[in-house]
Amino acid sequence: MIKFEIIKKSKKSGARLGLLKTPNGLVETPALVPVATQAVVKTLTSEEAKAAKCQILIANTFHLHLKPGEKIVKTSGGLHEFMNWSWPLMTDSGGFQVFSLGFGHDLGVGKVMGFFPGHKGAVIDKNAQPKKVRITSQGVFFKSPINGEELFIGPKESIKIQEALGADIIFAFDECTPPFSTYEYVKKAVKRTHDWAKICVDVHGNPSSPRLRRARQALFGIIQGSKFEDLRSESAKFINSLNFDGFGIGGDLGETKKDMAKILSWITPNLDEKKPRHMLGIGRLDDMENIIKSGIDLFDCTVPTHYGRRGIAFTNSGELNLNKSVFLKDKKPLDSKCGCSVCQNYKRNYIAHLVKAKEITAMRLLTFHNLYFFNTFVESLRQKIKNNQI
RNA sequence: GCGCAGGUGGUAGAGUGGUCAAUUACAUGAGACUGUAAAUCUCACGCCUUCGGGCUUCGGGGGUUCGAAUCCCUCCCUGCGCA
Repeated sequence: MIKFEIIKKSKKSGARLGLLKTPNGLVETPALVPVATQAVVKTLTSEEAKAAKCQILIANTFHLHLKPGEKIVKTSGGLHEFMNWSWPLMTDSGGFQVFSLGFGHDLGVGKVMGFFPGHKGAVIDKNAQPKKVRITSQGVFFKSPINGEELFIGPKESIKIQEALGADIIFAFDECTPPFSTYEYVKKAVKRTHDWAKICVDVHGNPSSPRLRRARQALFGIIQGSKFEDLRSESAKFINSLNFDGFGIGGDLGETKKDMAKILSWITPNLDEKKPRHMLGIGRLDDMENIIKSGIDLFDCTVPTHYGRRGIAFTNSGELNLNKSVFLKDKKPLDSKCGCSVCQNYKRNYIAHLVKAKEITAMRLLTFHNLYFFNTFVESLRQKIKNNQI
């Protein structure tokens, strides 16, 4: 079972310094949870992910259910053994795929709306359904992106799959609500998410009378409600009332960073402060301090790995796009202040060459550096909490 | 020297009388990406623009035609073959 200990609470903000104990080791929080959708941090080995200071990874229920299937993982000794990662692991429930393969795919948008002038007219109203996904009160009918085959995942299915996968922390099955949703749509979706949350708790076991599975795997409930104050706070209260071990905060978060902070302020006061809070899918460098100040302990984000594969390096002096020809003549390391092995051993000119030559190693070096850089950045934020700076 | 084939925008390479400022690819430049159907996608790419359009281009020069990258003449250059 996990244990979450809060070491220090900031006096300046809602930030918390914590220690999350899992059956597979400790996580110092706040912490970034790098994304390993298919049981791998794309391009890296598990040892490399560890060397890049990753403390905990998050894999995906939907993707692993399709390939290779949870039975293979289970008979291989579970996710940790399967991927040779003997540290903490989470699995996401598949709830994000309800959105990303549904309305996200239809509209060509992510869950962070920002400003999409081209989609200004898009409205997802009460009875809307995505084209390739059918959402019902029981669960969701997906079409496999691999072969088009229909598959059903509801709360029970998601939990069963996650139990077979065997991560330390699993998430309740939810519906990630898309941007452009009307209040009516979100209200309906939140109701579904809440009904499913109850089923997830029932299926996985209650901590007060834990089933064996629950004793090993913590279950986090997910709060939805989009940008609507009453729905967010209602969702927080409801999820808090169920016997979860921690919380996930999901869905879209308005249009600006201010919106995000405001939305978090509607949620966190309603949550048991002893339990860890995970912000789902948020973690750009300029988001981290804000969400940590809002009382977030864990957050996962694809940006360091995804952008790395696109040729982008994050540095103390901003982003570098190694696709640009200027870097072919640049003999500096990616970041002269970075202590990672890539910055110790390689220069921008070489990495830019590998990027332009489409060599796999380019993606490996950038992924490694970005993860190390992000993890070091979070480390510095933990230090700031310690030093009463935030 | 003769014969044949060619010379098109940064490169490769389409186009063979009007719909061509010229298909396409690559290169180049800009932008996007936040619980990963993502080593992807979008845009620009002769010059100028009050974004309506205007101007100069397809080896050089000349010609035919209402109109030429496309046809004719000539010159220059490249490749292959024969001397």
